[in-house]
Amino acid sequence: MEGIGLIRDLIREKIKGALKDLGKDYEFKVEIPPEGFGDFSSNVAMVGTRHFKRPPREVAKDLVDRLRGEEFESIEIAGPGFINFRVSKELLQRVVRGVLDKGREFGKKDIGHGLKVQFEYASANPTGPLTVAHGRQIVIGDTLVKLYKELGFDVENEVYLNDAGRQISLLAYSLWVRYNELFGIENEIPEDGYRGEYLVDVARKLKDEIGDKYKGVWNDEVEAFFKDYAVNEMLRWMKKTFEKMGSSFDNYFSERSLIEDGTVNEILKYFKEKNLVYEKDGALWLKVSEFIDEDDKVLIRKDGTPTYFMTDIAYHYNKKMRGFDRVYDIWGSDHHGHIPRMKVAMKALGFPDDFLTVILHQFVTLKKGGKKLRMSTRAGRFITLDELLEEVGGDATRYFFARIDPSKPLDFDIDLALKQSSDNPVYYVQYAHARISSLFRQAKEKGIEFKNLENVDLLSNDHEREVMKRLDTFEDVLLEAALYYLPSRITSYLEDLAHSFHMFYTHNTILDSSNPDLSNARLNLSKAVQIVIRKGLSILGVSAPERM
RNA sequence: GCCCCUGUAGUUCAACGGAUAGAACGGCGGAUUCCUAAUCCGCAAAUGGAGGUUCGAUUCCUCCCAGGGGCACCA
Repeated sequence: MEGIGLIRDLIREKIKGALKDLGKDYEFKVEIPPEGFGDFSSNVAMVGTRHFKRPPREVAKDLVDRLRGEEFESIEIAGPGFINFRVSKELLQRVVRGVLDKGREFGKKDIGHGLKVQFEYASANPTGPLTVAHGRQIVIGDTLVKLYKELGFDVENEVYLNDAGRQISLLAYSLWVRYNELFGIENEIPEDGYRGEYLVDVARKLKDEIGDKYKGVWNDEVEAFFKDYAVNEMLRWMKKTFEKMGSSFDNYFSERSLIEDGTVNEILKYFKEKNLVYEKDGALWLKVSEFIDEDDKVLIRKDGTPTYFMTDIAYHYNKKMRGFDRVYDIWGSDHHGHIPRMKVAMKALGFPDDFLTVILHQFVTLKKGGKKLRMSTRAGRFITLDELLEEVGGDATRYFFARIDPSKPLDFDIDLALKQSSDNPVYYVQYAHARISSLFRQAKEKGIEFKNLENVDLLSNDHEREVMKRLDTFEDVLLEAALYYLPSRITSYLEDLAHSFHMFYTHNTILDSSNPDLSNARLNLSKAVQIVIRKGLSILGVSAPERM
C-alpha cells in the first residue's frame, strides 16, 4: 500500500526518481526500522535484485549516490542491503507543523469521495440481553464506521433485527408463561424457550400496564400482541446498552417488514422470471448449484414461510435500493457458511461483486473453571454487556475489544477482565493525554506563553525525534486499519506514541521559565501528540480525559 | 469426512515477506528536593511440530498436532 506520511512520502518520491534515472520502476517499501538503523528504511535495493540482476548492496550503492540531499543527515547501506535514512531535523519538524496546522482535521483524507457505504453489525435476535460477544462486534463496527467517515466515505450504520423467525414465537410464548405465573397459572416454558429471569421483569411491567387482560388466553391475536410487546421491550433494552457503550445507530431494520411490505415477493417474482428457482418437496429452492459448488437452498418452506436466507436476500436488495454503493456486514464466524450463498444471491440479482463485503470475527468463549463454553442466550449461559460495562466502564471495555484481532478467538475470563481492568493499556494512552493537558495548565501558571507553530525549529534531540517520527506514521495507520478491518492497528500505534511521549516527558524538562523558546517548542510538540492521541481515541470511541 | 479461523514470553495481545520477534500485566532489581510515579530505567522469559518456496519466513505453500466455528425447510 502507498504510504501517506509526510516524510515517508517524500522519501518514496525521491527513490522513485532515482529508479527512474536508472530506467526502473517497481514497488518497494519505506518503513520505520528497529532501533539503531536510522529513522527510516527501505528495501528498494533488495527487491531490486530481480530487476537489476545485480547483488542488493551494489544496487543500493547506485541508488544512494542519487539520493543524497539536504533532507538527509546520512544515508547508509546496512545488513543484506537495506538503505537506512537519518533525516534532517527540519524534515521531522515539518510533521509537527503539519499536525498543528491541520489540528482536529489531521488524519482526514478523501479516499472515499463520498461513496455511500453501510456497516451492519450488532444484529441480534431481540430475545435477550446483549452479551460481551456483542460488545466485540459493536467495537469493531463502531471503529470502522468512524474510520471510514474520516477517510471521506458517506457512512451509515444499522442494526438488523431478526424479529420474524420461530425464536420470536418462542419468546412471545415464554413471556406469556411468565405473565400467567403472576396470576398463579403454571405452564411449562418449552425446551428451547427463553428461561432467563429478565422475562419475569418484563411480565411484571406488562401486568402493570394491562392487568389480567390476557390471563389464561392464548390465540393468534394474543400471540401477535406478546410478540410485539416482547420485541419492543428487548429493543428498548438493546438501545439502552448501546447508549451505555457510547454507541449509536442510524437505523434499526426489521426483518419482519421485508415480508410485510412485499419485498420478499418482489424478489421471488424476479427469480421466477429468471428461472433461478424451482419447487421440490413443497418448498421453493434457489439454484445455488448453478453458480457454485454447493447444494441448492430453500427460500420458502413448505409451510409457506420464508427462510432466513430468503429474508436476508430481500434485506440486501433493500439496501441496494436505498442507494448504498457498498455494504459491509460484520458477522460472527458461525455465519461463515452463509457467505458464499449470499454472494450467489447478489450475483443472481445482478449486483456488482464488491457490493457486499462480509467481515467475520471469531467467537467469544466463556472461561469457567478452566472449561470453555460458547455463550448462549437460550441456555442462559452468558455474561451481559451491561454487567461488563458496569464493572469495567466504557473506555476499558471498548479498548479491550479493539486490541484484539477479529480473526482471533477470544476467551473471556470475567475474573481476569475485572482484575486487569485497572491495568488496561487504555489508561497508559489516556494518561499521556492528561499529562499534556496538565502541562498547558502549568504553563499558564508559570507564565510561559504558548505560541502555536513557533520555535518548532528548536526540536532536535533523540527523544524529540522519536516522537516526531511516530507522528508521521499516523495517517498510514488509519489507512491500514480501515483497509484490513483491524482496529488493533490503532491501539498498537497509540501505545507506541504514548510510550515515546512518556519517555520524552521523563527525560526532558518541558516547562523551563528561563528558556521560554525551548519550552514553547516542546509545548508545540506536546500539543501535536495530544491532537493525534485525541483523534485516535475518538475513532475508537474512547474518551480523552484532561485529568486523571 | 469436507470447508473456514486460530496456535507467539507465566498471562492478555502486537509485528506491512526483512535486520536484534515488540508491549502490557505478573516476577526480580532500580529512579521522585523540580512539569501528574496511572511514569521512567534495567534483568529473566516466546514463534505448537516437520518439510518446502525465497537472498531472507511468525508471516506464503504442504502435511501433522491442538483449540474454535460451519456443513438445516435454525438464525
